[in-house]
Amino acid sequence: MPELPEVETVRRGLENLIVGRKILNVDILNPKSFLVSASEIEEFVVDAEIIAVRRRAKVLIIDLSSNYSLVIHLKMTGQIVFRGSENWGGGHPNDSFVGDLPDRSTRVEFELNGSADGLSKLFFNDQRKFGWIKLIPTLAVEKMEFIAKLGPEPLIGNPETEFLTRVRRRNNSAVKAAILDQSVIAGIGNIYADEALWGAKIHPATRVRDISDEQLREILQSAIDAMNKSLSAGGSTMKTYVNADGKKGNYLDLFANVFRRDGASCPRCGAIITKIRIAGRGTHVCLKCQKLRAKSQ
DNA sequence: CTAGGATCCTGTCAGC
DNA sequence: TGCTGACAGGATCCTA
Repeated sequence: MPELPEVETVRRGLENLIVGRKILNVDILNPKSFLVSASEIEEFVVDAEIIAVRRRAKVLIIDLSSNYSLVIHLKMTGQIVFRGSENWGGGHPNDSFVGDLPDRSTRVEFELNGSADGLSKLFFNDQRKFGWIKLIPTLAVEKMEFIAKLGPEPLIGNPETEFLTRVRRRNNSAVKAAILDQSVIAGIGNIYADEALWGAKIHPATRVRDISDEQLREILQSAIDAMNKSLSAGGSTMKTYVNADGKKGNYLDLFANVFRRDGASCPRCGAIITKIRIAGRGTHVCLKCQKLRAKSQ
C-alpha cells in the first residue's frame, strides 16, 4: 500500500480540495469496503461538512461537522481520486488516476458540493479490496485498537527514545519485520523498510538483538530521510504517474535506491542489487553494503 | 507474550 | 494462445 509519505501526500491534496465542502451523497459499490448502515450515512455523513483531514501512521482521518470521522486505510492498492473543478489523485499509482470513473476498482463514491460546474466527486478505488473506510465518532478514533497501539510518528517530534524501547520488544525478530511492525514505529512499509536498511547498511534479516542502539538510531534516521525525500518529490500522485508530456513516470525513481531496483547497480558501491524474501515480503538488498551479522547462537 | 505462516482480493507477468 | 503459479507499497488471524 501507500506508506506514510504516500498517505501524507493524499492528506495534503485532500486538505486543499475538500475541506469546507459538504458531502451530498455516498454511493457504496462494494459493501465490505465501507461497512455502515444506510441510517448512519443519512444521519452522520450526508449534509455534513468536511472540517479537517488528518493522518496517523498510514491512516487517513476525515473529520465531519457531525462529530463523526471517516477513517480510511488504503492498504495495498487503495487510492483517492478527486474529480471536479480540478482533477487530482493520490495513493496506489495506476491507470484509475487518469481513466473514466467509476471503474471496476471503484469501491465508494462521494458526491461533494462546491464545484464550479456542479460536479465534484471523490472516488475510493481499491483493486484488491483490502482497504476500508469506517465511520467512527471523532472522539473515539484515537481509541480504535489499531490506532491506540501504534508506535511513534517518525516525522513528528522526537520518536527516537520510544522507537528504541519498542523495537527492543522484538529482539528476536529480523530487523525488517520489526520496523514493519506498526506498533514499533508508525508508517513504515515495504519501500521505506528496504530503503532505511540500505541507508544504514544493515542486512534485513539481522536479528534486532544483534544490532546496537546506535545502529538502530541510524536505521530510524535513514527511514526518516527516505520519507522526507519521497514527500518533497511529491509522493505518488497523478502528477508523478503521468508527467507533463503525458508519459508515464515512476515516482520511485525520484528517491529509491534499492526498492524494485534488483538487477541494477547499488548507487553507493556499484554491486548488483538482489531480491530476497524476508518476513514474507519481497526484499531488496545490496549484499555488498549490507552484510549479515549473525552473532548470537 | 512473541514469531511465522495463511489469509483477505484482483490483476499481471513469467514460464511452460 | 492458454494455463498456472508467484507475487504484490498491509495488517490480522491462527497456530505453535
